Amino acid sequence: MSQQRHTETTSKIKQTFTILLKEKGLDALSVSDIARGSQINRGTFYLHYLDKYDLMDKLQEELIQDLLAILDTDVELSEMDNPLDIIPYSQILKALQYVKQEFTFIETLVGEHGDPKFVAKFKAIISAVIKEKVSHSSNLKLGTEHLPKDYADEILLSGVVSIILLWIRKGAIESPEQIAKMITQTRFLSPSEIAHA
Amino acid sequence: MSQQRHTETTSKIKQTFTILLKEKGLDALSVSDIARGSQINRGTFYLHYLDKYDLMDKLQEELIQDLLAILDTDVELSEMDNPLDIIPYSQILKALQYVKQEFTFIETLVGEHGDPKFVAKFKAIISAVIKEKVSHSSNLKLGTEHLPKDYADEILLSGVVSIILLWIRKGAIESPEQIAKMITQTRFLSPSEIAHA
DNA sequence: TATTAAAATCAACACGTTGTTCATAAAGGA
DNA sequence: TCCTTTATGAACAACGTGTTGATTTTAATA
Repeated sequence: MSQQRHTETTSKIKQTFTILLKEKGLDALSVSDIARGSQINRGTFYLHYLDKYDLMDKLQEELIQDLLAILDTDVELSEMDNPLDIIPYSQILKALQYVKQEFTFIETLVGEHGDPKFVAKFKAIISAVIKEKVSHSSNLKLGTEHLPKDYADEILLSGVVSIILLWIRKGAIESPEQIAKMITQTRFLSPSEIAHA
Repeated sequence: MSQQRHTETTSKIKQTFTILLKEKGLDALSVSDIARGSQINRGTFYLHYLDKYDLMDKLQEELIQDLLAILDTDVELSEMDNPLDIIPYSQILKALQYVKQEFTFIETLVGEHGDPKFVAKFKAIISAVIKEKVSHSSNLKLGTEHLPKDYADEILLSGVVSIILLWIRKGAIESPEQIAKMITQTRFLSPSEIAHA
């Protein structure tokens, strides 16, 4: 069927694109490269996408929508979740499992020749999940000083996201369960405690 | 003097490049754009740089070398420094003051159309400073689990770096002193404590 | 002031990529 | 079989690239 043929062409394009993106980055890669690598006519590419940026956008949008669908479901807390924690274990776990499922492309997006805009979107999604849970109380007294809310939010967020990004960049060696547990438990340790083991 | 003329040309190039980088990013910007914006002949650009990537490299290298010079000096701890802390207040302060001094270009490098490779280099420099101070003891017992050293290091690092990056991206409104103090003091709070003020 | 070397200009070059168009061919469902 | 969708192939003008060679400008210095 034509739908089948269509799918085959676009998935070949995605595959070639991922390889080229990983080895050269988006700037250095041309539509001609994609066409050559996919063994399709260059015109065929333009039948599906406006240009290489449009292709990148559409592939990322797939991931973003999937992640949103996974994380936006209102969770009734499962038995694993600690209601005091800022981020539900079960939701993080599901997100990590999805990352593993789409690993080839996500690893590339997060890697050296990847796209910081995707990382930013990913951060924003995690941020939304966290913010739902964080008490809406304003600033935190810090000795005689204030820790402004925007900085407090950023620190929280980066603690979670940096673990996930390191996991991906190392090749997702650990299981999603291990990482989810690590994230949950780390919430109760200060950097000073982490450093001076 | 000819040295003067040379400096004027390259600094005009840097200025135009910074503007274009901020508004389009490195991919979308051409050597022709730079030449037009700087009101120089395109050939003149190639008298100084191999291509736009070479220009980017050289501008970044300046910053990196300056930062290394600032941070590599072996500090005898100043009276402000707490010898127990993982990162010396006085060193961080000097780095932040330099960032403020070179703010226009650094803000661009760290911004939406900036270069993730620069952020990575910046992280690596901060990482080196931190690692000197962190106890070389291995893993940390975390309940019944271990927190692997690579993840512990990454969490420490991202806590510091994310504050600095947020500061830059917001336009460096706060003083370097405020940020340095924030970084130093935050080391003793867990994410959980930060969240539930 | 005249000389000289460095720095900048200008035009031209071949080349690759871009996005578009048009005519044609292949595929496969109705 | 017919018909629509999908893919092909060739050609197009436009633009950016990096390089060349001839020329002019600049400013230091002899």
